[in-house]
Amino acid sequence: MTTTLPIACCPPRGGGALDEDAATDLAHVFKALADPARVRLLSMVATAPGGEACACDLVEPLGRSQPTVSHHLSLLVEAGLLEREKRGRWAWYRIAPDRLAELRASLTTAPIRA
Amino acid sequence: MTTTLPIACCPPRGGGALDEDAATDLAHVFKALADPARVRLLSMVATAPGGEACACDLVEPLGRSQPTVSHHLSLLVEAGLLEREKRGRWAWYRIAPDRLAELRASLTTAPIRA
DNA sequence: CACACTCATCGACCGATGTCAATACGTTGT
DNA sequence: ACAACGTATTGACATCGGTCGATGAGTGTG
Repeated sequence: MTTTLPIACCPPRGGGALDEDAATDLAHVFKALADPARVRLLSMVATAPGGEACACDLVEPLGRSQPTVSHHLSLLVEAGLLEREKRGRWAWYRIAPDRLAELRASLTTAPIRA
Repeated sequence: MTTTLPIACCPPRGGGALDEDAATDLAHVFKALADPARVRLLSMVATAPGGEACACDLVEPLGRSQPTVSHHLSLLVEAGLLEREKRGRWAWYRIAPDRLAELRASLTTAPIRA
């Protein structure tokens, strides 16, 4: 997804805002962040020492069952916000850096360009 | 909401990520963006001439019924992303500037502070 | 006042989603 | 090979959320 879309900006010609497809892509990523459990998981991984966290260390602090945590982590990976790496029997997660930057860019209101 | 939270950053002491309350607040705003119709509405308002748009001009291009559009606009207002102003029988919407900046800040990976 | 018009709310329907217990899968160690 | 452990998947259930038609509330016009 490279929808560097104009939330507010120089109307990209035709006065056009986003079309349905671009909006659907963006909404899909936002939906991945639309649950407290997932926001906390993302934050926990991001603030973990070394920038990575084992799934086993996320279950207890999140306060949900192991399957539920696994489910949310899968959604974050599928949305491109987290990367999963299996080492032995453990699963390690780290932030997918580019994705957050893309999201941030999509929220840019003033591109400043005079 | 002033949760300038650390998605990825210097662990804010105690290795602490967001607590459930802060995560719930953030997720609430993200949820407002988790639907294609609302993303498009936000985009349409932002790119409208003068920075504001009448509700009557949003129904047809969005391709949903008038009650549905009204519903989505209400959610965006309630999330603090849009501002509503009634003029006569028309309702005008404009972007609430600060909110997008807050959201963008919450996605900041590197706070730079050395 | 009566009517037309714009928008918000209500009620209902139905698919999507968060959650857990149970189970299956893959890896490690004995 | 077998048992133990960490993780993912499945199935079931309750709730949430997007949608529309019908209706109600507020505003301007004749």
